[in-house]
Amino acid sequence: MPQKRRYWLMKSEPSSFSIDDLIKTTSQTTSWDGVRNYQARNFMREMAIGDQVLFYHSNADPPAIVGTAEVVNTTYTDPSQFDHNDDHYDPASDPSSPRWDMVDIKYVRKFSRPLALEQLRKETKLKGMVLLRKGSRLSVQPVSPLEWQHILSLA
DNA sequence: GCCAACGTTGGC
DNA sequence: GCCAACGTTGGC
Repeated sequence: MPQKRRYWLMKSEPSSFSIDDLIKTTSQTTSWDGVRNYQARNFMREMAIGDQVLFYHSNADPPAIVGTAEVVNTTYTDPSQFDHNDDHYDPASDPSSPRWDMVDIKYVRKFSRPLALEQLRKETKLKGMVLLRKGSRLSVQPVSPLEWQHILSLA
């Protein structure tokens, strides 16, 4: 029996990488590099090919879920951790035992209108969402099947 | 630009 | 192992 498909949410600041940037990318696929938080990394390590991802714009006006993507490659070493010129360079990461991983995701769809954070907060069915928890900053987070279903029904 | 919430670092 | 100091995230 194949593993059950899982659902996730990934945050990106549109000023650095938006869903439109993803659409314009070769093969509409990108490496999700730059994650430097252990909890977020560990969630990425749980991802399987075919898992579905909500694409979220943080530090945006308005902050919103703007579309979906899917996982097309499971975790492998994020090379930017060794790049001195990269914003996400991590001098403490040992090349013989790299700390940080990334996955590849591929564009699936862009919502006709973004689902703003403010709107999501009004949805009773989404009350338990990690995204909506006070002070939640996690950039890669799990989404329950029911939350996923409800969000798609809103889109 | 402010600042609350959170994660990490490092002295002890 | 504690915890103060610091840095970052991200909504507002």
